Amino acid sequence: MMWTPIGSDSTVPIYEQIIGQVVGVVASGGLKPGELLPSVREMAGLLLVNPNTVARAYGELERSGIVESRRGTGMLITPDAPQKSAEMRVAILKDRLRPLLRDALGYGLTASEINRLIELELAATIASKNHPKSKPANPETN
Amino acid sequence: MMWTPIGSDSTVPIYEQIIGQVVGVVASGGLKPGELLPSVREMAGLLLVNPNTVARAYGELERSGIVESRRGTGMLITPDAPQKSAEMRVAILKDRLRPLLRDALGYGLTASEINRLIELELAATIASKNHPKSKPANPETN
DNA sequence: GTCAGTGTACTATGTAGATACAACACTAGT
DNA sequence: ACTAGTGTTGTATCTACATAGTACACTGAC
Repeated sequence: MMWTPIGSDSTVPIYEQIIGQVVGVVASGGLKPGELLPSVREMAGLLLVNPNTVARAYGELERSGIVESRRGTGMLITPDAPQKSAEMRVAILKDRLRPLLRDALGYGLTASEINRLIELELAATIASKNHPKSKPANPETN
Repeated sequence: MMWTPIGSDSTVPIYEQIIGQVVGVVASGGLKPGELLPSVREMAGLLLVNPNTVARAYGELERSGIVESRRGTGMLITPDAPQKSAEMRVAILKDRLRPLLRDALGYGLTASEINRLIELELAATIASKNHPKSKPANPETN
């Protein structure tokens, strides 16, 4: 659906991954100003994660001005959330990209080698996303 | 010099960063088979890190067959270390790249947007590496 | 043999992230 | 008023990572 469960193959803390997902959805128009984020407990169920972890992510999103907490109601998307989210998703990617590229250069690889490696991996990622193991319906969704 | 102190702006564990540095140096010919790695304590001093952390990294390098422990002597670079290191540095980068690219796609960015962002950031990284301190008009300040 | 320098091992401490469980404060609907 | 659902706060526990300090086993040079 709109939210994808947290994977364990990432070194990024879960609460940062949640922030990333919300930022991504808001930036791409999946949620608009005035709408509500899934509640802490509901989101925790969707992402298969502890409610406390979601609460921490929501807290940081509020401090970033993307969301406004309405006690007893939910987390409200602010008017300038789309703009801030668009900026933030680029900032997040850059922050994660920087040490990776620095290390890649430290490994003695050239810029063109690095770019080629990334393009290949990106293509592979897209491919695996479009062909996610054609399995018949899984009725074991408890 | 050959070894760069560990930075704190990375989510990657220090012992993995050390593995990465050794792999990079060996893969690019900075250390050849038959030579010795800096001792655990010496490397710890160079990287400003605890000797235990270096020992852990060395242990994993030994299990990877890149290095062979000579008790009382040091860590010896194995004959097939260059080949294994070259493979491993690509594997390491791919492992770090995969979740990043998956997230970038999840943010609603297109492949070309992602590639463009990466190329820009890579260029910026190279630039900042060649000009650690910006003195635009004075090319020979050293 | 001595000794400095190697790798190795162990215990203890501290921190960050995540989980589990419980409680409280508020709002909306009835 | 009651209740269900919301955000919020707190404590305890667990794990991985890193540090600190100590001790041991081995090698090579003297």
